[in-house]
Amino acid sequence: MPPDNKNSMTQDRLLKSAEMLFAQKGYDAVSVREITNAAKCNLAAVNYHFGNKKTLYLSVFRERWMPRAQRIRACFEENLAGCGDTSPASVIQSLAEALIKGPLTDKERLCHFQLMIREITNPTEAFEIVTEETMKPSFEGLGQLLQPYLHESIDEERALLNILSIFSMVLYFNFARLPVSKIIGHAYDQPFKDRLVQHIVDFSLSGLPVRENAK
Amino acid sequence: MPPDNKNSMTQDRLLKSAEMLFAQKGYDAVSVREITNAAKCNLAAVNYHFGNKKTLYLSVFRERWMPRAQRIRACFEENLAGCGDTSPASVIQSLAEALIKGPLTDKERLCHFQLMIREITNPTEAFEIVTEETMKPSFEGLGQLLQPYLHESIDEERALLNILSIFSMVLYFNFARLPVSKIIGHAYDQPFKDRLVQHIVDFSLSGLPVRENAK
DNA sequence: GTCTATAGCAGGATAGAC
DNA sequence: GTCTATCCTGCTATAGAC
Repeated sequence: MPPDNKNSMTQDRLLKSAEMLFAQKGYDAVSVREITNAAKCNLAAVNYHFGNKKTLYLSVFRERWMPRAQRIRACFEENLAGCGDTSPASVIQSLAEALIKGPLTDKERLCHFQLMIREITNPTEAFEIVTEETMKPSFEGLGQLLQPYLHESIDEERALLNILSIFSMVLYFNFARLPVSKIIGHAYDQPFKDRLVQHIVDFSLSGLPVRENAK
Repeated sequence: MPPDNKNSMTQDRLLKSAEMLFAQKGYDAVSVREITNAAKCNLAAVNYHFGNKKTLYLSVFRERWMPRAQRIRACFEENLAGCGDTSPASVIQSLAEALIKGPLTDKERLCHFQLMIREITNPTEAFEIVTEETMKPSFEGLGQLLQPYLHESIDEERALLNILSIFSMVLYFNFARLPVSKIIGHAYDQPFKDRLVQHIVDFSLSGLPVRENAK
């Protein structure tokens, strides 16, 4: 691991290229050659700047994934502040918008959630970053926001299951774009994403839109 | 691709081992050597019986994944028939039970959903099997079952989004066991799975358990 | 810091004995 | 059908010039 006392544009290009490729294809399917070609630098650069491939992968999470998770969180807090209250409707609306429309470009968001899914299915050291430093604190914060509005009979586990359920939808509609597009019959354009946010908010607050007399 | 006119126990062992390993680690992280060791047969067996590694992977979906998807579907239909009606509550209960408690052992179910996630994140030819032959027909069937009970204003896209949302929860709670366990603080034992089914049914029918006066 | 060249190894696939 | 032995390609990682 070298000192970083010089021009490190190469490091940045490597991190960017590595992130995209790891997100798209997964750790094992990406070769160091592929990454250095995409970053327009030499094969040896990965080992010089990061030691080895595994550490490069970890650095992607530390240097690029984490900051983005924080941007999403900040956006959620801004959204919520803009609502003026912390009712479940405001919380969920703010959350869904931060995650689905949010501060990220479409490409960034896809990349972000793909990396997350890959860590869940193939956990490495980065898994701790994803769960302990990001998901767990977020979910506990959400739990505390919603708790006062939930039925008294709802214990902590059930409160968390509710939040996990909302999160599962957001995650799914991000990473499963391909099958979702196939099933609904069109692409993820902007109007669809607006309808998606609305759907997630509605579904989270009321479940299926069942007629009163048919429940 | 050889004729299958002889003893093909080796083929079966290969399919079983390959399935488990592909599910656990993903296509690229598994070597043919690893598979043949697990199947207690020779390295050359994969090429003899399946031609190459890729075809073995596809065969796993055709010979093992598809039949299991059909068993789940059959279980859903039995469950629903046992309910005596096709109300949303019955449909969702039958679906959640078929998917989460269902006809599969725990190991099989984990394997099944892991393979599914892997095809969604790294689509190959098997993706068609998963979407066109399994997900799409199932979701359209569910849409038709629920349609009569939904508000008249709900169009086909919104009906499908509702079903996709239910599915997203089931999928998530299966493949994301690790982070879910971390967050709720205990393992996936039988009583928890019962509570999980109940939660998914409740959430799908009514959304968040919010007090009437706090909505 | 960046490059070329190459060591050293693991992968998929095949040929040919049995 | 199953095995051993082997080919060859592609990988990560390193040594050393610039």
